[in-house]
Amino acid sequence: MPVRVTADDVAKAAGVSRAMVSRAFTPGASVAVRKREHVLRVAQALGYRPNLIARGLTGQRTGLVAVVAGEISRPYEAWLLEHIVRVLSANGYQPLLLPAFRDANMTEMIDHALAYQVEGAIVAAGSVSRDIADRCQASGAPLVLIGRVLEKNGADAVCCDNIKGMWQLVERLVKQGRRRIAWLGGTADTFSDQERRQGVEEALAHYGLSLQVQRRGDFSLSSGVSEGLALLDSRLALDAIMCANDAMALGVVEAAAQRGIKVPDDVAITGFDDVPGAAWGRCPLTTVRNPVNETALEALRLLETRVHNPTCDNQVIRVGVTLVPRSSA
Amino acid sequence: MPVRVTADDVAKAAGVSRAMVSRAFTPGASVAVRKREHVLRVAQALGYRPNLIARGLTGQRTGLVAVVAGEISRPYEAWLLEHIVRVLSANGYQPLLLPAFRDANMTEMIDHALAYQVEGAIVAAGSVSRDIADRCQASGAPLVLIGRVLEKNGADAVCCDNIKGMWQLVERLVKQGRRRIAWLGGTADTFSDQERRQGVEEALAHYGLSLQVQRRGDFSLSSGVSEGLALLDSRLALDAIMCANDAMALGVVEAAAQRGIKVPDDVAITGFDDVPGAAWGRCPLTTVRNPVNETALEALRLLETRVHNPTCDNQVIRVGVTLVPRSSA
DNA sequence: CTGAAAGCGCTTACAG
DNA sequence: CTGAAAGCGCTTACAG
Repeated sequence: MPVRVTADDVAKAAGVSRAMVSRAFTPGASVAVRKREHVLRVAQALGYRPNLIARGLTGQRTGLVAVVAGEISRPYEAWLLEHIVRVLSANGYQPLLLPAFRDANMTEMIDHALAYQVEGAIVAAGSVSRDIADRCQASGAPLVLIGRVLEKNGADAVCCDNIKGMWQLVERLVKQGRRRIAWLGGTADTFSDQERRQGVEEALAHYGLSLQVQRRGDFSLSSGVSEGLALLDSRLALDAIMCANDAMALGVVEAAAQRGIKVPDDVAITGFDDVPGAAWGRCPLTTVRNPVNETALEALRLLETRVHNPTCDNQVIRVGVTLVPRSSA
Repeated sequence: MPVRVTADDVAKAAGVSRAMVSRAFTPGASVAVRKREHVLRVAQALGYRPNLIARGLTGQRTGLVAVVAGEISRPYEAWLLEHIVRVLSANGYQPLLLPAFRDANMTEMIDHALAYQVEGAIVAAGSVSRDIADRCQASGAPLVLIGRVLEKNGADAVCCDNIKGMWQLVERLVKQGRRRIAWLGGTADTFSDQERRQGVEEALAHYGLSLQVQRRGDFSLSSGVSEGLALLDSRLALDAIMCANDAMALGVVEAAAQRGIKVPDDVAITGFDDVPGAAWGRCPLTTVRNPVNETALEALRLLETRVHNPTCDNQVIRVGVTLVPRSSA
């Protein structure tokens, strides 16, 4: 039978009150230095650690932050998650990981996390409704979105500059003389898909061009292969294929190889995100860097800002992107 | 100011005692069916959900399970993590994610998780000492290791059959007539590196062969490239390079391409794990499938088994692997 | 600086 | 089946 040593045990052993033990473990509390040292020493000897669940009940901080992540096995989600978790841990928070699978009920998930008295929620997957934002607000837990924004001042968000990223890519392609450009979009109704396509169309229009054709994958590499094949076989004489993310671009590179089509000579291929794998493989990807570390830092900053000032207006932080020119375009 | 509605509020509104509302939310409790429905309805209307932190304090289940994961942005760790998290969530547990970076202090991390009264810990990264197992035991939280085992009955573990996997790969190479085989190991002192190398050496010895050369990377793709280049440039006339995991094998494939060396004609390359990306790219990898889903399921099973019987002997579950023959060997 | 007391929100014997 | 009471382990006013 495991014996849990409590503050009372330490108090008894150290010859002080239970409150004293609590104070010894509370950084700012007013305790005599020598006494604190003594209590801490006794606690150490007994193997005592404050029960964070009990502390959380007191209305104090629980230190818990809910993190809603998508399919973790995908490069971008994994990469982003790593940074979020790292930043949270480094700042004394414990990430409660909520996996958002396609059939996941976001409302149910958030409610569950809220029941754990999380101090906030960072949502980097799925679609967030007004309803969810309201629930979080009602519980006093700040909600921060990553890579998606809610209309009408619903929640704080941090999102990269999708539009500008696509402009930079289009600019490069146009300068290379590319004119017959195709678009391979990602999952429908996702914020990234919409903004990125919008960026492409705007930029093309600026040059008096428009897309030759559009197809849609699901952000996965394999969908990039199949849609890439379809595009390449379409006999549209495309000279560039722009993809909504790196994974699909990598798939299109694969498709081109299967058809014996040279990249970038015959067709240029562009991605988005600059995930760790983008520089490797058959053809290093020309893409746009999505600054995930900065994103994670900003997300935490927004979270903490709102804790201190729950009623200020919602902010949408746009983090900058940078063109990463490599071989594929 | 967010208002937290408590069981008392519901009790008052429903005209019952607080104990009654607690029972209404406790599946097996004896309550009049009609009354439970009524309480639940009132609770719903008020937006009440039991505070899980308070419930956890009662000595009840917290539902929390610590999950120690490695560098999440690496394919294998991400893939495994996804399955662990999925299995945990599907069974009513909340994963508390602890990131194990190279400089992470595992003992400190586990202690912290224990302070949250986790019901168990699944460790899939870093090296685990006896000390950590003892701490978990003292707290009554079962510890389950994945992909590593502790000597002398220290903790439950689930691990794939590294030895057999490597035998299968060696067998295939030998049948192809390969004789000049190199080994590219992973991070020193890791369980996977040791067992996999051992498997290779045993199997080669069985055929009267031995390794031509050994080098060591760090399980990353980029280390596969650099070590692969070194191996390929060594003029040892190698006809096969066996790698301790897929990421490094993918790097070696890349190195071969850079040198204009044909795979598998000039040199065969093998991996381990069969991560999602192994089938893609320049040269689909011949590898061994590490059954992560089964691994995650077994890990949870071990966890729950020990909760019910804390004192039974430790078990090490070996999950089976299967050869996945593709183009690279 | 320190201790006794009250309370965080829940669950679980204990009676009935 | 149901309620009043005690208690989970901690922190925080409240006195001193």
